[in-house]
Amino acid sequence: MGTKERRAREKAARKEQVLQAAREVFAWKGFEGATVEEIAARAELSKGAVYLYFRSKEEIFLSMWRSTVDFFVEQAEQALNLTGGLVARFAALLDVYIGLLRLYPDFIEAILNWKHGDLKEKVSAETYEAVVVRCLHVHASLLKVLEDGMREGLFRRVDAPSFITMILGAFNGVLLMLKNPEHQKMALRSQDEVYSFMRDYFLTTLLVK
Amino acid sequence: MGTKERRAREKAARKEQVLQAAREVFAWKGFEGATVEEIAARAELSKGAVYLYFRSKEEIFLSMWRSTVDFFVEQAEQALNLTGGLVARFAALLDVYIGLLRLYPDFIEAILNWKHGDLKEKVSAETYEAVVVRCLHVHASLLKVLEDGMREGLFRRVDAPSFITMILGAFNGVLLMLKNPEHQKMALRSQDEVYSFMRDYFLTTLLVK
Amino acid sequence: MGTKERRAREKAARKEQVLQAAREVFAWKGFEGATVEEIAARAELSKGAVYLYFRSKEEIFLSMWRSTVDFFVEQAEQALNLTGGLVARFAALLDVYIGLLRLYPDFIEAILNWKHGDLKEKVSAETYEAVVVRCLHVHASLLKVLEDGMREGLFRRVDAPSFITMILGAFNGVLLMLKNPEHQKMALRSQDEVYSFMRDYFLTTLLVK
Amino acid sequence: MGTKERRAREKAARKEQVLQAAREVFAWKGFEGATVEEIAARAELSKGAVYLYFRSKEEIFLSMWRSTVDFFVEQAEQALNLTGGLVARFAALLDVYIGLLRLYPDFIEAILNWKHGDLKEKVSAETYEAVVVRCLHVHASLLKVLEDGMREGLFRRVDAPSFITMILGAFNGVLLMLKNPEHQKMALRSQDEVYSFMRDYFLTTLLVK
DNA sequence: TATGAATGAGGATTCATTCAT
DNA sequence: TATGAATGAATCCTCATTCAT
Repeated sequence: MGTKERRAREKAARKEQVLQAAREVFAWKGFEGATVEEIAARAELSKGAVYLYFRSKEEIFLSMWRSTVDFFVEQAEQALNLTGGLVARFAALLDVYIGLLRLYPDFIEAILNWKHGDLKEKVSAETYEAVVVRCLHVHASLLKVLEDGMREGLFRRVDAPSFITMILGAFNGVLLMLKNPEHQKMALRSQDEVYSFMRDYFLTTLLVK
Repeated sequence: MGTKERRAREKAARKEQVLQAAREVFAWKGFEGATVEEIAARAELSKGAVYLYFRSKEEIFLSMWRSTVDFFVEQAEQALNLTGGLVARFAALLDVYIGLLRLYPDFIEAILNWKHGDLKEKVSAETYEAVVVRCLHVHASLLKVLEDGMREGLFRRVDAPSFITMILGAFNGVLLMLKNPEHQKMALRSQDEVYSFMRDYFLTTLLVK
Repeated sequence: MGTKERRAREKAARKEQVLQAAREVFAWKGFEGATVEEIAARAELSKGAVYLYFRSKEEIFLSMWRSTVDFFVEQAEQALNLTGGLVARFAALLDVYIGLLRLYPDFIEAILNWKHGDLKEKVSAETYEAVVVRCLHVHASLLKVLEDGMREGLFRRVDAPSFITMILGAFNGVLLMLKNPEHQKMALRSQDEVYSFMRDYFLTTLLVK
Repeated sequence: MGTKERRAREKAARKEQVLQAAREVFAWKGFEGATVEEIAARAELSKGAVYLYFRSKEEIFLSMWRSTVDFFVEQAEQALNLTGGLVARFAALLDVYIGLLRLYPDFIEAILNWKHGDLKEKVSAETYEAVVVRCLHVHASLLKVLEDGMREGLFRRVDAPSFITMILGAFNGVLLMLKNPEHQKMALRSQDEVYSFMRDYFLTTLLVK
């Protein structure tokens, strides 16, 4: 029935509304610093209403993480479907990740900083699994391109899993360093400059001369 | 006067005592999770006494950070005084940092995760400045070796500040990724394996063939 | 009009439906622990619908109490109509009450445990009065049998109102004691054993030798 | 040292202060209805201070229970040490219990009504055990007198554990019935009248003619 | 210098009840 | 009549910091 559909649509819209508000608040304050009260206010809802859509603060956070990874995965798929060689595709993947870091730097910082106890009781298994599956997917995609490239003799032979961990860690770590106000005062290069540098460095050094 | 000296010595000892305890507690629980109560208990002091030596929880934390960087700087100096070429010295610096990550992984994680508001009121300017100065020093040391190496034609020409940020960020980022329980489930390599890989990778790719 | 009747019938049916669900939920969780949400779900109705039939959670509870007493009164009437002497009838009344305690132990526990503020605003006068009237009725029935028995010289002469209060209190009190988990660990006899014992004890001691 | 002793004394006094306040609040509102805030206010302390002395609301409650049973046990000992026959001693025990019901009717009502989940995390094992042990002690005392009396041929032979459960249940149950405002309107006898009646009834019927 | 008792603001979560549709 | 989304008051507990002794 039309009513049911509308309800479902509205429900989804409200969830999105909360998620939108949450992304901002989490980005500003981090997970610990954010309060459900503030998220609700920002979503123009009551505190109670938020709990109609999400089981807990943790579930809100994880849902956002999920949608963020979804966003990345989607763009990554496009990058992988590019015509062009493996090198171009690998570069495209890096660019997608860099784009993500540029788009949601604060929220990704919040993710990296998130510390939590047992989520079993706080978070629906579905949301949790969704995040884990998507992250695995990202790793797998990167791994595949890398190994293909090595097999074809385009890339220098390295331990692929280590290499991927290094790359992701490097981008994340730089994000964190440069976002930290204390670090900022020491930094001699802007985030963008460092990201560009890293992109070039990893690509150049990976290619067989 | 002798008394004064003794007093000063005792005060320093007490501070050290608190710092020692704090390092453990912060490492286990992170900044938010740690309580002054627990730090005091572990230092075998009363809560009130802790506040005789430190203005706030934040100041304790920052003091620890300071002493950690001190520790690094000290070892770095030794590495830099090594006879041997610039390459060996650069490698030694990396090893010192890796050693630090292995020695205090949890505490460094806590540092990386630290999110704070305005420290002006919470922290004495002296402590704050000390940390910043020391961190700058570390950067400067790395920068110098790197630039010397490039000038001598040993290292490939890269943007040194970016390179340093990348390296430090990479090690930090990998630490964080691999410590995160969610990430751990995806990780295919151990922390040590990845650190070794990174050491080799950065050294190899930096050297002029 | 037929429609009106049907409406009335349906309304009664719905109320019964809610009451049925409520009895289970209150029995499991007690008054405080039960939620209107759960009652509604169990009655396959929406929360809002429940409030069409009952003014408040308290009114649901009181209605259940009323229907429980109704149930008892009905059975008590049958017991009283038994041919057989006053002794048999008194015994039958006890058995009816014991039967009730066995049938709805948890719900009766919930009734006994119910603590509430002012009901005036929460409960319709009608429901409230109904419960009081019915409870009075039960008392009156017991009282009559007892007094008749004493007049006929079958029962020992005792203060009938006190005796009745004692008996009802005793059964209720034992129910409560034996349902309490802490008490259970101390109890040496099962509920049924104690009920049987009490039935015998009261009957035996009441009878003139 | 004097200071230490004073501290200990003051600590005990404060605990007692909280307990005193708590007894009143719990008596008025029951366990669920009482708030820690109100208890604290009544004890002229801050909310936080209450938690210096008690781990949780549950622990406050259980501590009160404990002290109540202590009070009873103490008086029961005196009753048992009375010269006079077993009958007098049994009567004295009943009187002690009746005295308790008269002294703390509301609080004992709160105990009887207390419903709780798992206490393991909320309550110190010591407090918990203390209550259980004391309650067992009360049961054992009653049991012993009763069995002694039966052995000596003073009391009618009955199943002692059932009898005790019945008696305690009866007094508790009557307390509950007569305290309930709804029940009160139906009651034809006062609490005291019923207690007296029960005392006589149980004693009379227990004695061998 | 040291103690530890006291404070009180702060926050996640629940749930009876209302109301627009 | 029926729905279920929305509300918001209510409550337990934590912990950094202060202060009388």
